[in-house]
Amino acid sequence: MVPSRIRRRYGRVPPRGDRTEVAESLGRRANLLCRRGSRASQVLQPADVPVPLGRPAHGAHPQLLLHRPADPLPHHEGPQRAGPDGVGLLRPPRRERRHQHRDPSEGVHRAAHREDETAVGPPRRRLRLVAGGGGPHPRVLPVDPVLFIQFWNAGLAYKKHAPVNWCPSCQTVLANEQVVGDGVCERCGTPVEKRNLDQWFFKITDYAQRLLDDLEPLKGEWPERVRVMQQNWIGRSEGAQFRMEIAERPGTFVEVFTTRPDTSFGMTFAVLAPEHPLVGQLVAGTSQEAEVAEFVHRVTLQTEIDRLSTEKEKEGLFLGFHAVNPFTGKPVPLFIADYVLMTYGTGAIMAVPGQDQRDWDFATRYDLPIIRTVLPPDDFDGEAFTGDGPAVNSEFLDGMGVEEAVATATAWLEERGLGTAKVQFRLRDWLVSRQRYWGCPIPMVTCPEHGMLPVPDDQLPVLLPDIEDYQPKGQSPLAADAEFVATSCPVCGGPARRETDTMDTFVDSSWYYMRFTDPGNPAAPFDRDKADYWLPVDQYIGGIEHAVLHLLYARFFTKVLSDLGFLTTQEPFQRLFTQGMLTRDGAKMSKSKGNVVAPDPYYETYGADAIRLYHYFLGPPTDDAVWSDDGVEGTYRFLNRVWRIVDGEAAATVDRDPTGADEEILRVAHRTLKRVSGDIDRFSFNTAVAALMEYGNALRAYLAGPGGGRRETLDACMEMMILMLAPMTPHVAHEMWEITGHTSMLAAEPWPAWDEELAALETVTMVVQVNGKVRDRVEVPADITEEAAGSLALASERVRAYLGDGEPDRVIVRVPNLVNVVVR
RNA sequence: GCCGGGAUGGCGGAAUGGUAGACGCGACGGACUCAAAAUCCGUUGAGCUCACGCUCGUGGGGGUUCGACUCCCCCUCCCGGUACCA
Repeated sequence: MVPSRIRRRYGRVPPRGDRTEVAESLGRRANLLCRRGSRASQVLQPADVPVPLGRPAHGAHPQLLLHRPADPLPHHEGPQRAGPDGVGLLRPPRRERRHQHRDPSEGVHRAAHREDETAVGPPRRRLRLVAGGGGPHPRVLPVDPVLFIQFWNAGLAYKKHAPVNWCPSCQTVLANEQVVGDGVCERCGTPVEKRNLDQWFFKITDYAQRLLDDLEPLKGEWPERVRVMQQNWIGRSEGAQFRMEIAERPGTFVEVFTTRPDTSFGMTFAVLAPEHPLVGQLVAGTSQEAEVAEFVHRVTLQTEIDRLSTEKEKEGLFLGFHAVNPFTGKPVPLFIADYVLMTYGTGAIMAVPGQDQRDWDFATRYDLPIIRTVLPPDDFDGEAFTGDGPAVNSEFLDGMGVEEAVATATAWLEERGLGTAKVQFRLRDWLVSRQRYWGCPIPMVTCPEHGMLPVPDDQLPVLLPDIEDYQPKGQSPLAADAEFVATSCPVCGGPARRETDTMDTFVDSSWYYMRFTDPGNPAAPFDRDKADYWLPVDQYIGGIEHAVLHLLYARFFTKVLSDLGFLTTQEPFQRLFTQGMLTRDGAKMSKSKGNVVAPDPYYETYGADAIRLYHYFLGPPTDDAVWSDDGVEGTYRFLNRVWRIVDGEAAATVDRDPTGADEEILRVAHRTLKRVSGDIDRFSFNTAVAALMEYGNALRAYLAGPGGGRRETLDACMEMMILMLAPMTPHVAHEMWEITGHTSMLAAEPWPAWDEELAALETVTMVVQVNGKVRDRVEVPADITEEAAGSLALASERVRAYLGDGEPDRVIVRVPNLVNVVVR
């Protein structure tokens, strides 16, 4: 059995040449990228690993899988595995020991900010080049502020007072993308609240169309579900926007957006969002004022979840005003209602109950008229009809199909200057400010005289001050540091106030891979030529949970930085492979759910390699995997069997002439290598492991066979075994490599090449079917001719029994695997 | 509701339209042992059969094909995303 010395040691400190350390919050998978192609000898392989849960290592996690996929990949293209200065697998930082208070869920870049303040040397301890060890040491410099100012100068960063998502547990605001599931915090699972706060945003909405358009070429390169998720998230819809005059207040208008201008003749009322600015304006001083205020207050108190629940009955209130339908010239009652959101479109709608179920629900509850403007089919028994059909009750639109009617109605609005065709997106601007200590400070100051200004270049980066209390408490902990807050205006030199919010970690991960193309650059985020050389990333690997988070933000950053001249590419990741999540007890593994597998006992018992191998073996990496506490037994036993061959059984081999058994086992070895190579190429790691297990079984059968093992044969076979195991179980493989007398560094060994002739099967089992049912099996040479196969099949006694005296109607031959005899 | 993806033994899962269930877990039987662990050998989809074998079987129903887990149509259920988005 693999000595516990090795198992234990390698559970924590992998040997030279392959320090893959597990450091990832459970339930998430890291991103990793590598460069392939004509320059395949160079592989860039950093991993963006959000930092750990305050523990140095987390073992029982798919993270283990993540470092590996990109490792074997380049083996099959061009030059062999990259040399020391070509491979850079970045290891996440260890927890900053000097700062015990830091939020353990925060990441690497913050540490870098601090370190630059105190240490002269680059933060090598946290970002280490691991594979190879001799190359340049990437380091991260605090250049986020530079990029932020670039965004500011380009008009893509702004501060706004707005209703935002607030996580009461994290004590900070969140981006829309970070509110997941039923309105809970992506990070901690706490239900999110709405608060009105001054916050910083990046104008990702300016890029909505491009982000959508550029998904198209990624078809086939990115998983379909990620493309679809992003499409839905961006949520483009086409329609028309037009204004309606308030009948009681000539000169006052309300803008509405609709995707169905063709149904305008069916408008029987109009609705404003309760937060709509016009509401207060209209009812001020009227008898409605108090009642409206009460209603608005009640609605805004509802949680987002309650308000958006489709189960809930719609509630509204008549404002006492009417809006004039421009199509009919007639006024319709104006309501406020909870089902209309201020945050989409214009915050106001025309309501057409005949063609919209939500409006139908509201109309029936408040007894409002319903006019159909699209004729439903005869057998239609629903309520609102949203399908296609001829327009009715719509004057000049009557008889037209929906598409034509939409175009005609829109043109009608445009001709009269009443409205315009309009594209609406669901995507909203990216909220980037956070009330956390551990983040890059937003490099802005506010001067009472000159307003908001970026921190001048020579004062960058803004470093995090040392403060006593790092805990989040509703506003940035930095705000409590008077010394930090007080600064001077870059324009007038007068007293000014420093921004105290920090940036979302997703800002960092949006461009980290760019930085890794030029990690040592002290003067700029990265060199344009270097970025252009490496990017886009050929193969990116990440978790599905980042479909609309990291992967959307990174695309946005790439386009912005491309527009600003930092690099050329428009898309960051050429090909994307998304891994599933690891689940346990039916839930995504996470600290908050308390179903995390504690790694240490597994390391102690099985060693890191057996656990790693089990992760590969669990199933297809695209699927969610279910952790099974005893499943690791299998891979553990397998490794031990291989180990025993090296560490014991090999000694029993003899020098003798090769026999048929020797040739056969070599054939198996080459066949396995071919299979494993192919499996790795297509990310089918579970079948690669299965192939290795089969190979191991064959090896043991060979050693136990007559004549025992021949030394030379076994040496060759084991060398191949170890080389194939190396990417998956580096520690044990490395040890075996040395035991078997090799002096080279295993990690630097090229991936072996198989002998096509040896890998080919000599004989195969040919199946003989009668009418598609297997009736016989015959061992035949792999190169058997169709004629020979056919007559062999017909000669089979079993087949003859089915044939009787008759002749087959048809004989289908697929050499060398199958013959199907068709009778009657 | 809409969109995407699934459904294969007790379990995780294999299978360019061509031997369904590779590989592993678990279970059962056996060897070794005073005993246990570890290890090794064997069996393990269901049913029928003394046996050679036969029948059935990849969520359900149709279809295409010499042949369907695989392709097409309909349905059921499960998972994920999203949801008063006008």
